[in-house]
Amino acid sequence: MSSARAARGTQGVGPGEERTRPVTSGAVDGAETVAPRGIPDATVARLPVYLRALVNLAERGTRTCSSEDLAGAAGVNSSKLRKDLSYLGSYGTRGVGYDVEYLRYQIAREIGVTQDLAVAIIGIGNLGHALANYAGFSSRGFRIVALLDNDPDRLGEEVGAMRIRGLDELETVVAEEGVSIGVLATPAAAAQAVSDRLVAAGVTSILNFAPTLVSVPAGVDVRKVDLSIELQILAYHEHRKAAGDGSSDVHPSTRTTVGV
Amino acid sequence: MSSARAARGTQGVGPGEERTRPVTSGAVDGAETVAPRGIPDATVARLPVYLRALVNLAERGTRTCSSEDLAGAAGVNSSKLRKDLSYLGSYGTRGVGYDVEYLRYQIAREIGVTQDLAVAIIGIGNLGHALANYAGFSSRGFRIVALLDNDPDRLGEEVGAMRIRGLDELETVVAEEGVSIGVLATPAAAAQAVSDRLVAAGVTSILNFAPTLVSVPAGVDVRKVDLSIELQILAYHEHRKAAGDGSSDVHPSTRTTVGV
DNA sequence: ACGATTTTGTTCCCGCGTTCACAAGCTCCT
DNA sequence: AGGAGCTTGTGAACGCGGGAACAAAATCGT
Repeated sequence: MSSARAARGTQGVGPGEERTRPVTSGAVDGAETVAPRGIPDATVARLPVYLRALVNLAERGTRTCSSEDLAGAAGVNSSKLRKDLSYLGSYGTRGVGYDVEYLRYQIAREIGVTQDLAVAIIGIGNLGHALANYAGFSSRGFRIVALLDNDPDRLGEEVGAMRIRGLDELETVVAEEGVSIGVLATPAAAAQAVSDRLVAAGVTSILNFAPTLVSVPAGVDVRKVDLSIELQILAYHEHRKAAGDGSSDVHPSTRTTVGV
Repeated sequence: MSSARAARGTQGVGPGEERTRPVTSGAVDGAETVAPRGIPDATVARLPVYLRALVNLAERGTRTCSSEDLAGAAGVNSSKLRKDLSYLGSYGTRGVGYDVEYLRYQIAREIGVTQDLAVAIIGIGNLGHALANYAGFSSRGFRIVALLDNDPDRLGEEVGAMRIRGLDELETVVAEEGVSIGVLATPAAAAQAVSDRLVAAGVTSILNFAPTLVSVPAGVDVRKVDLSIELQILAYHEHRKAAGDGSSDVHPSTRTTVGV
């Protein structure tokens, strides 16, 4: 939640990130007219999943769905889904279900993807290339406004429809384009320095693909995506499954050489 | 956070850990009585983080570290770190700390990355290319044994030191190389079908980069990495930071056919 | 040898998140 | 109109994970 938390979620399970969530944002809490907006982190991490499921349903022509339907499409418990949605408001109709388009819009508005956010990708290696070309970004409430890299050989290279610019333009780009999310796809050694520059330039959200811990001041959100850590988590369970019996999986090439 | 995991085998859920797990020394574990090695999922998700921090410390020449040191390097609370490590056994020395090399080996052994696991990547688009070239895999207990793709144009293409093979070789490769982890980097539409084939071929762990939910039978683990979902989670917090947002947008033309 | 110091391993408590179960509310049929 | 049948929204129980505090153990100094 996150995960790792994600998945801390996060990941939940996922990559757990430390978050400081003010339960009551306002200093005064005196029966505000608006419902308390303190949405739990675990719920926030699932809202995008619901949103995608709703988009899929809409594309298939579904107009209305029950919590059971949507929960199935999102891979969660229907009770959890209903409670999650209840944090946003009462957007369903008892006895009927949810209007797909209406709920889709409400979730998108709550997440804040109704207007596109500017994203800069720093580090245009293999992963940076993949991220720059990933269509899911532009179609889901984000627009990539800059690709930055430190390698002079990559300067000016065209990726997708964008030209790679030098890392020295970082501050300029952030200011001019109003970048609010920085995506770190640099080597581990460079991540902290780039992160510091992003934060200093005013970026308050960072998605970190570099296999290292980046420290940021309070008020800045960092989410970490780490491929080898995900693999190692799978390896643990794989390891445990194989420990029980030696029959199901015969790996001629891999021998267990564990000894203490 | 990553999405749910299907019910795994009989995970010893006993809250009252009957005994601190004795070090699994050379003595054969009887396998008679349950083997209560139920390490919490949250701890399992952090073990790779500790492992990486230890490797970094070792590379810097550190021989010994306290829980405070390691916790700082891993970005967690020292109390949490100690509790996590206590699930593995008593590998520290009171008044002294942990031997970096020894603890590194113990964690690696617990995760199961002392022997390399065979990994197959399916879907060699932009992301698949990046994953195939990612050095972190081979250096951390995994070896990529196959790159598979359905596009005839990509067949035979060299990526890194490997040749892209056809998707029809999936079953063969899984059997011959003993693939235990499949990495899904296909388009969303193909993910479920490929997943089914992987599972049928005997793969019991899947790392899913496709932006869709894949269903697997019990006993198979799936971890999901979703770039746009991570971005949307950041977007939510970004959205909230810009407090006092007017959110002036009124309901779009999407009619609400039901109710209200 | 023995106490002071340091650091681990563990226990206890608290808060969050998940899930069950049910009341509230909407629609449809008779 | 009124009851039957659904489905949402929510109150409450509960289990898990996190963090502080403490007891156990190992080294160091005298």
